[in-house]
Amino acid sequence: MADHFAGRIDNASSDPQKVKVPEKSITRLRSYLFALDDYLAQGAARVSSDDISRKVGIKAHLIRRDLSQFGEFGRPSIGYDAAYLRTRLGQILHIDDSKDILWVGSSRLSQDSLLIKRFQDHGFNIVALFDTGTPARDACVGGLPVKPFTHVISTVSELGAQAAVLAVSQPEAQAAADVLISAGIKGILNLTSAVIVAPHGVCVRNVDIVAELLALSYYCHGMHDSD
Amino acid sequence: MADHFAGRIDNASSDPQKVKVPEKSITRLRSYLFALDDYLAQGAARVSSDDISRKVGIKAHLIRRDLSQFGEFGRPSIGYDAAYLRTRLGQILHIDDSKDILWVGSSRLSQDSLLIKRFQDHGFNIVALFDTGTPARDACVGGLPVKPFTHVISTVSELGAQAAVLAVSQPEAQAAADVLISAGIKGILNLTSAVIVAPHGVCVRNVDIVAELLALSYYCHGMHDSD
DNA sequence: TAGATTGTTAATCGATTAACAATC
DNA sequence: TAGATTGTTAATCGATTAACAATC
Repeated sequence: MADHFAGRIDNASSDPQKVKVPEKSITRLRSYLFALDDYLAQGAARVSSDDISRKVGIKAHLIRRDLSQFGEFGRPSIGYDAAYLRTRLGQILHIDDSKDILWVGSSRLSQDSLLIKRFQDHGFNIVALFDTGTPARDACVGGLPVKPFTHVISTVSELGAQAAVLAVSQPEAQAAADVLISAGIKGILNLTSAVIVAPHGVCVRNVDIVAELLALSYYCHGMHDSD
Repeated sequence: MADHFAGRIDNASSDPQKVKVPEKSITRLRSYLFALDDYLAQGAARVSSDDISRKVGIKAHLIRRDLSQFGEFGRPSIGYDAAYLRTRLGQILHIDDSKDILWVGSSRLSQDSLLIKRFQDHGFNIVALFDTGTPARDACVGGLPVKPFTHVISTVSELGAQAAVLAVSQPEAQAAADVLISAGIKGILNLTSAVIVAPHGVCVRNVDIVAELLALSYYCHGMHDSD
């Protein structure tokens, strides 16, 4: 169970030092994967970078460049084998693997009942659930026992999870993150509105619906201008 | 109620063509705002770019550069007046304004009971709620009546909302977005996993917890290397 | 005046776009 | 062979970093 996060990316150059794929590439890869699923559902066997481009609104140039960072998946004049490319992208993003994660802060999870299922559908298993308060002895959310946060270090070394979802209250967020990091967690999905500072080597990603709304509200009127 | 999204940014240059603030700047502005709230809560009257830097893990260089895009808020050798800067950032991000939004796809909202409150706390008022199915005549979520999606165009012209939250099912997402756009909506917060293609002039932002987890799972093992 | 910290200008870095050679 | 489409190399663009002049 330990290292489902530790698969290997085959870089086109097979040069281990060149693992320098920009974040935006990774995000776009996901778009390509959705487009492929669409084409496959339509029964397409082959797709060109131009086909994908039309579906996701990203230039074909960039699609080819993104893909070529991970290998040569296409054939000149023919395009990409849709099923093969789908499989490879799935491997690169580990989308079909089973992945173990920790969840810290149980209340958010208990409010959003469909979330656990959505996680499972994408291969994310919540293997332990913590609360920063003192949970009742038999507290349980979505079939998982709620453990006190003080158990986190022993649990991480036991289960070997490398990623955690941080869903505690905003004032607690940084301190909880620090504990997770000291426990050896390498990736944190931050659901709080707090800004988490993490050392080099730990990846923090933020999901903040209010922040995105704010950005939207900002951009909604920058739009009067030419660009 | 119409144009709460339409406030004006005072660009340092007062040149209307120069409204070209990078997206990442806007995102960082939010971090600075949180840091200021922290310092203000501690009773600080003045903060330097270096103070903020320590709190948010962003280089002081970049903080000053970000801020200077919007005006000259600080004083050499003194720093920034914390309360004043907080106010100005709030204005720039419209964080304290009341903002009207539409919500399309009622089921997601009914599952996450705290979300409406969280929206309201940040000044986002859900002024109309739609469902792509045929809602029961008196269907209601969070005190708001659920209208059929066919009413969206008339509602937008009536209420003048400029932004909408898209929370329909994934296969419906693009079509629903197209309707919203034709109704005159300028900003869409996409809560589905679908990739939404929108014309120039319409801003789409995505909140996809599963996508972020995937990115995390990818980066969790790119980390073995030097960078 | 000397020290501190800003806002800005110049240099570096990285990502996207465009052009093209390779090849099916 | 001619046409199509890839993967890659070169050119452009934008964002970050570093240096510094301005000023409190």
